[in-house]
Amino acid sequence: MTDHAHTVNVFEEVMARLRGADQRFTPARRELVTTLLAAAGPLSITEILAVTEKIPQSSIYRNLAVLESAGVVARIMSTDEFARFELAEALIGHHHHLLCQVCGAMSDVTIPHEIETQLDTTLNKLAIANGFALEHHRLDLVGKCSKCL
Amino acid sequence: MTDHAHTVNVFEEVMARLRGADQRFTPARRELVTTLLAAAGPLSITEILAVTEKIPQSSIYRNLAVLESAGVVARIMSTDEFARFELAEALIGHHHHLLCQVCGAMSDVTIPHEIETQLDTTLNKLAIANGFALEHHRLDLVGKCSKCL
DNA sequence: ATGAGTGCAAAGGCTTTGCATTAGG
DNA sequence: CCTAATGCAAAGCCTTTGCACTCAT
Repeated sequence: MTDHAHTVNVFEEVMARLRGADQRFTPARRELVTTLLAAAGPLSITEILAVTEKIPQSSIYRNLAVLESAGVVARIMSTDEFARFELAEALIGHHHHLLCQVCGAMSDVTIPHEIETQLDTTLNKLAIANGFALEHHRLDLVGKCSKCL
Repeated sequence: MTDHAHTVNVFEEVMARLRGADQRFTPARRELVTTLLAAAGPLSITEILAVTEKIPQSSIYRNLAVLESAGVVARIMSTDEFARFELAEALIGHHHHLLCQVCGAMSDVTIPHEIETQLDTTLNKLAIANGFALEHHRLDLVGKCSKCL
């Protein structure tokens, strides 16, 4: 997620979404978006704090909440207690996660389009059969990352 | 997960696993297993409390922790803050979840074997390509359940 | 008797909120 | 100027832990 051509579009899109939600694109929010954009996967508050040391924790929480309600950021839970944050899929594309059970790190991965498409087809049928209105799916690979092997 | 023939095996397996972990199968633990077995999906502490009203919250937490370390129960996080608990897949089989964004309920579903197999193949390749030791995967369908439509 | 399990209450840790201050439009 | 955003500290909420009591072996 470090492609520069995309980066420009991401920032424009973020600005548009914040405007649409009557919210400003403040320096703190810009730094949060930059941090999430540079990350290899969803970040915990602790990880975000380590990078953006000048922003107080409460501001991080509050701004992430604003960004989330503006559709810029997605908040996800992994296996542990604390939340992780990433840019919304509308901004960085649909993807999945490698979740390390040892260090807790999450990193982004994508699966081949054909598999994704076939999976979607199957899941849609499954949803219909259960009277469920499917909006999206979440697929995580759980195991040990290369650093923890 | 209410098939009686399986129920017997589940209880035997639970007893075996608790014995293996040097833990007793106390009435409270039996009631927790029964509750989880009867559920249509993973339950939150609140939901468990509503069913097993006589067991204090701390005992529920403590017993679920014992059951988890004995490999009987799995603790999972959905989108909200609080944990949910279900019987381990070794006991009730591999499955996925329908996750309602409105009421937060999770219910179990299975996908066709062929799709599951093909998905496993793909994910294994993906894991190898990323130097990741894959242990298992988690697939959730996120949307609105039939009650919340 | 002896250690595991239980139950109540207090403490922990991540997250949210109140309120006075600051800054952007 | 005036509202939104900020920063610090206090409060909330789910969860864990301490400690004395009870029960089964």
